[in-house]
Amino acid sequence: MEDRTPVAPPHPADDVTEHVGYRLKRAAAALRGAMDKALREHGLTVPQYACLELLDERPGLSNAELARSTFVTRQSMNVVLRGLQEADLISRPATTDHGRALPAHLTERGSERLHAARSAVYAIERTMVDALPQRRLAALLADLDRMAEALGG
Amino acid sequence: MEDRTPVAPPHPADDVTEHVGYRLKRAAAALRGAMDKALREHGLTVPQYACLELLDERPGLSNAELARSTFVTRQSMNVVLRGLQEADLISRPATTDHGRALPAHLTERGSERLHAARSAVYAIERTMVDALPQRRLAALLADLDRMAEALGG
DNA sequence: ACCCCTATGTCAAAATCCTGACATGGAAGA
DNA sequence: TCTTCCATGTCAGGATTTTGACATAGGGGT
Repeated sequence: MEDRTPVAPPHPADDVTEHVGYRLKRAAAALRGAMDKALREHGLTVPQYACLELLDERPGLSNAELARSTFVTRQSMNVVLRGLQEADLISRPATTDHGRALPAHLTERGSERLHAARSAVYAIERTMVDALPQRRLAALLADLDRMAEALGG
Repeated sequence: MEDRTPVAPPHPADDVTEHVGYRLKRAAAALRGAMDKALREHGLTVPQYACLELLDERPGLSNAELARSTFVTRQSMNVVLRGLQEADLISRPATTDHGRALPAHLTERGSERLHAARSAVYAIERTMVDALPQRRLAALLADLDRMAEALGG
C-alpha cells in the first residue's frame, strides 16, 4: 500500500517514483482505468471510443491514419475497426476507385453510441482538469507536447 | 501525416486532439516507444526494467507490491517475474516462514543488467526534461500527481 | 516506359495483458 | 477459539497488441 511513499527517500532524483516517466505512466494508467470503467457501461473499449471520436470529427479517415492518431499499430487498429464494423457502429467500403486507403464513417448507431459515451468520458476529463490549479492547463498541455516531440512522438 | 494538425479546428476544446487525455496518451506513447527501442538493445522489456529498478531501490518487494507499483495486475507481473527469474536476473524464495508474499531480490546479473540499461533510460528522461522550460518540471510533476489522484490512481 | 520508394491493407504467429476463479496465510473481531 | 475478511500467489481462458511478412497501389525519378 505504501508503494508510492517510500519511508526514507535519500534524494528525490534517486527515487524512481520521482521521475517524470513514472509520473507520466501513473497518470496515464489512472486515466486508462477510469475510462475503461466508464466505457464498459456503454459497451465500448478505449480504442473503440477513440476511433468513434476521431471519425466523428474527421469522417473518412483510413485505418492507417486512425492507427497513427491513436498511437497503435495498423494491425491493432484493423481488429478494432472490424469489431466496430461487426457492431454496425462504423461503415467501410470494400473497395475504392483510387488508392488503397478505405475511408471509414460513423453509422447512425455509431453516432448515437458515441454521444451516449461521450458525456461519461468528458466527466472524467473534467475531473482531471478540475484537479489542476487554475490557468495551469495550457502550460501542462504545452509541456506534454514538448516532451512527446522531443522523443519523436 | 497531418493527423494531429487538422485543417480547420472550430474551437480548441472541440478537437479531441486538444484534450488533456489525448496529450497524456501521446506523451506516454512516445515515452513507451523510446524506452522499448532503447531497452531492446539490452534485452529487456519496459515492465522488466521497471521491476529491476524498483527492486534495486527497495529489495524484497513481493509480486503484488511490484504489480501495484507498475500499474499492472498481479498476474501480469507474475509472468514478468518468471521471465526475470528464468534469465537469472532476480531471485525469489520458493517458500517463506511467515506470510505468503515472496520477497524478490536482484541477482548479480540482474544488477549488472540494470546498470547497463539505466544509462539509456536516463538519457531518454533527460531528453524529456530538457525539452521543458526551465523550472517547469516541478509544476508538471505536481499536476500529473493531482490528476492521477483525482482519478483514484 | 521502367524501376524504386513509400504507404496501405492484410495475414499469421507470438507475446503481452486482463478477467475470472480458486486456495492459502494472516489479521481482526465476535 | 472461531469466524469472517482481506491479501497474496497461482491457474486457466480469452482478449488485446505487437512483430514480421507479404502483396498491392501510387508517386517520382531515370
